[in-house]
Amino acid sequence: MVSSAPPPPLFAEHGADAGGVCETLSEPLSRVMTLLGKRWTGVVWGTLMQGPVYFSDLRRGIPGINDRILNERLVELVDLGLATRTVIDERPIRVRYQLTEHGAAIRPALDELTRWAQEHLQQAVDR
Amino acid sequence: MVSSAPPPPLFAEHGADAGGVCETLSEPLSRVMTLLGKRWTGVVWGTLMQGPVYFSDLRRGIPGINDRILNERLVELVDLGLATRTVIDERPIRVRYQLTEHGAAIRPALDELTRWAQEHLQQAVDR
DNA sequence: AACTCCACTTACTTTTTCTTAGCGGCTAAC
DNA sequence: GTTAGCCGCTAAGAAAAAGTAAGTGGAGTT
Repeated sequence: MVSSAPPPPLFAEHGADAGGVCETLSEPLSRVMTLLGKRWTGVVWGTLMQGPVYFSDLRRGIPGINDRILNERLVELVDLGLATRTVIDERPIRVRYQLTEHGAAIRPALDELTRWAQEHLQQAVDR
Repeated sequence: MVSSAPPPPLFAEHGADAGGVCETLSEPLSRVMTLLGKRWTGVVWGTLMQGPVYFSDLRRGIPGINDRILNERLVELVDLGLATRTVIDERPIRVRYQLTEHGAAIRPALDELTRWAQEHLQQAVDR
């Protein structure tokens, strides 16, 4: 079933301060943007969408990232409850990262972002 | 009409190197993430969705941002062809920023991000 | 014995962002 | 008529974030 819930407002509904010339972004959108506004967060998140992966696989699957930042971003996602971290006690030891239900639910947004990029980003840059 | 185009793949289709343990994000998604991965880009972009606005209005409508970065992000959006910059020759002088068709087309993605944040981010953080 | 792998961690450099101040040219308030 | 403010920036320096390189330890591989 294709959802047809009404699109949520992008901007904050304001009360007595109405009449301002520029609306402020809604709280929720503002918070996601702050999240995605950190370098690599979106790429790591998107890469985790393919299912559970090990740290070293992520490192290889994300060209340009380095250990320190990858680890930092993973800790942040885990702290937000968007991913889980599982230590696999084999030799050599491995750590598996996996999105939670909350983290995985971002997929429709990633789909839309991908669609947009395909249709509009290339043109914008190649222009 | 509600589009029902098939969702684009999140990951790169790979050729001979198949069998890798971790897929790389698709080029388009990777590029948007690099864009949004700069602090404030998403917030400025989202704020521009409400229509043409002046520089000073943007500054007031985006709590926490400062002149220098706001200007930097606007220049970037203009350079990418996602927004236009128009000098209004009144006193005091004003500059109007406005999304292009390419820039405005991001809306469905912002809607999905907002929806996700409403349903999953609050819980994740308040947990 | 020397080397690799794994998931980090530490120490250091470079880049990005933030803060503060100021520009010129105009208007509005006291 | 001096002071203060608004406008869209910009320069300079401080702070924060990200990038780089090397190291950890224990076990496996050559």
